[in-house]
Amino acid sequence: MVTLYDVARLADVSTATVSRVVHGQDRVREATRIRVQQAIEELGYVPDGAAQSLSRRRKDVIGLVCVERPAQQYDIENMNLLFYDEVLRGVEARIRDQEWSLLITFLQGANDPGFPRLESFTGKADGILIGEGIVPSPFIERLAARVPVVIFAGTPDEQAADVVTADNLSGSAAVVTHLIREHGRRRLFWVHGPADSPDSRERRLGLDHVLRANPQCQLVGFYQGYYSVQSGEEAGEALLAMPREDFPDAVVSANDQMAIGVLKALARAGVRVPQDVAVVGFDDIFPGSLCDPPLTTVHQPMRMLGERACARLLDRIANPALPPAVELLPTELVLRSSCGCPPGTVIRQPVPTLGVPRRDLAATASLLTLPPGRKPARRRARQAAKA
Amino acid sequence: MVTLYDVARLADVSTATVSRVVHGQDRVREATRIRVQQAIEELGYVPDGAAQSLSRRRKDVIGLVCVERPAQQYDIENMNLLFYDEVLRGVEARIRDQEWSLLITFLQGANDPGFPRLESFTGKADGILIGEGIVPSPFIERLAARVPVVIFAGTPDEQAADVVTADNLSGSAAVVTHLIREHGRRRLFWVHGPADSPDSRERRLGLDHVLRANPQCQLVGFYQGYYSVQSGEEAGEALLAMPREDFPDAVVSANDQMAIGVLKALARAGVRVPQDVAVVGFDDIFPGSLCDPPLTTVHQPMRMLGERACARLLDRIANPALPPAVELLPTELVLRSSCGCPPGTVIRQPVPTLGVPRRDLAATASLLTLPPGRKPARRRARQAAKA
DNA sequence: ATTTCAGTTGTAAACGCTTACATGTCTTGT
DNA sequence: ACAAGACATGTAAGCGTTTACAACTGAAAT
Repeated sequence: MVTLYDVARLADVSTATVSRVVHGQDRVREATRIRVQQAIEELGYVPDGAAQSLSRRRKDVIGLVCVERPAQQYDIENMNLLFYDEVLRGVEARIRDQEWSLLITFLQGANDPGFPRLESFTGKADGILIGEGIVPSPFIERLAARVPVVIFAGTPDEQAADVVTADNLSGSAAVVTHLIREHGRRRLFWVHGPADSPDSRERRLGLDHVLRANPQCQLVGFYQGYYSVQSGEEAGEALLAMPREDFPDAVVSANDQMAIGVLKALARAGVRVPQDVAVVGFDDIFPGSLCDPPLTTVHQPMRMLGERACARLLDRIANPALPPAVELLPTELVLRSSCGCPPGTVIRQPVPTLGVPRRDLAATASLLTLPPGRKPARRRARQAAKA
Repeated sequence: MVTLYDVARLADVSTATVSRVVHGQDRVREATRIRVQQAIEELGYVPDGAAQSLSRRRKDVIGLVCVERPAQQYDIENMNLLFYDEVLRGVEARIRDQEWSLLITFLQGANDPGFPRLESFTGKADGILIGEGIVPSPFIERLAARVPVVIFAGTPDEQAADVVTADNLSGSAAVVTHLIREHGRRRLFWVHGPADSPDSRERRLGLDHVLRANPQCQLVGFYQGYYSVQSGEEAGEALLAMPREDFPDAVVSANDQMAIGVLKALARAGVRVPQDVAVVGFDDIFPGSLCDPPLTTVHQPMRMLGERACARLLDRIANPALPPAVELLPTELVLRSSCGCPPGTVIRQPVPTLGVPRRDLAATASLLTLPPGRKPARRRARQAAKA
């Protein structure tokens, strides 16, 4: 390994001078600079990152923690993949011009044996970005005690760390309102994500909010999936098994993958979308624009999520005293034809922020409780219909 | 920041002892161990990664270099995204159980101003993984002089570094053979990727190989795109503009995205696939299974690419003396219906390795040369038809 | 009582870099 | 000719770990 000392010896200067040349900040006589530069070139010297980090008290590394939901099967369309990939890109875009780098680690779902691993992760970065609300709050606090932490796509009521998240509630409310107002849908079926997904919870809250404002409408059933296409198909089966009189005229899914699954199941059963039943998703992943009919959805600014979360983390690193804050990113309604809009429709509409005070929402908590564990879908659908 | 010294002081031992407790290797008396552990817990001590890296002469970091092709537009379906995401996952899977982490950097296409950035990147990892053959060879050599380098998805004839790549040639040959043998196609249209893509080149070589073995068949035209859906649509337009008598009965695309674009263009023009013309892609990205008709393609084991490349890098780090080698990963033929197979077909077939000696292929070089730059497609299609 | 040795713990020198401070060398003004 | 800066460079002390080696302890063997 070539070190600063080797260069210094060859150029016949001190290590301090070499360091100065490398960083080009302090003044060095032109002749010296050239001599050193030549030595560097000749030896192929590159500063050692670890030593630099140790010496400056700064690693110039931000850590990204992704949680990988256990894939039931080889499941390329798994939520996380698409989601984190976009976030990753946003983060990258934010640090591109700086000299920071990006360190990544994956956690295996909720009860990960790797939480300790996260601890040591804090020793390798100047700050960390954590996705979803899967890492339990007390643990986040432990981490946050060591390095700045920013949560992305978590619940907006985290306390120990900054949170950057899409305005899921408003987005969800917007698409449901569209279904009711523009297409006269009345009987809604909800497809929930994993129980521990704060995003799914928020989206459900949006739906409920609209429902309360439209007493003529009702929730006729729901199903809890795990964000994959496959579980969307299961939701579709569950829906198809409902008695005729309970049948919904619109399905609202907590994400696009499950909406696509529902579409598949309905197509197999010969149910027409959107004539017989409308289907809408959430996130705006690419395949949604390809399916038949093209999926109406809510665009979640995933890339921007990464960008903003990273920006905030950088701020926080620069100024650790800043009080933690929550940043809600606006969503967009993406109208295609699965909601009932005419074939060929492609309209994007900004979603206005719903100024719903959080306590108001808390009041609806009873409505939101999902049965623990996964029971047979049909029963649950019935239960919900009764409520 | 809590250091080893703080813990040592609190537990009233030396730093050496604390270090020993932290790593649990050397023997420490039980009583001491507990005392130290308590101090660690109390102070919330986490070892500093930079200091550790410096002291052991090992960072336990592998670096992943992705090149981001300039997106002509916001282009979520861009090749790189899907591709690198899968590779990333493979790499991650490989180092999951070790205590290594993953450092990522993106380069902006070919003539990146960031090659120097790559230099400093070598100072931050124990070894690096570089995608595609975009970083010029001499530069790779410079990097490889400092840290072990493994190229993934590059040309199989790199010399300075290990290469792990899919057997593009055999895969391409397999799908073309299928088109000819099973569906009687004779008149092929080729959609090339970016000029600097070694993968695209290899795939073209596979096509040519089959063509030479089947004199009754010919290449009636080609188009050079840049791996995106959009450029696939352009290829489709170019194809549609061809004179009737030159019209192909099959389109072979260097990747799935462009094949999807072709599908879109053909659908708009009312050309039936596969009746009027078959279309096949390469890579087996998820959206391909969703489109209409579902896309026949060649599965590139992207995840495994990452896994194997990483495994090899780890080997190389452990044993730098190893001579560089090339590892070709097998592909799979994925038969759906865009090739002419009946609707609903989903068959995966392993692709046998073509034992074509490389010098043989080199002989066909003239056939392969694409006009430099991007000329109007129609002209190029004509030129190719003449040849 | 002395030696021996295994088990435990401490000492201190790296690791490769940055940077405050000291020192040395030129101008330039007197 | 000399003092005063300005500029250029060198010295050496960190940064937080790891680890070879030394030193100590106490029990078993003599």
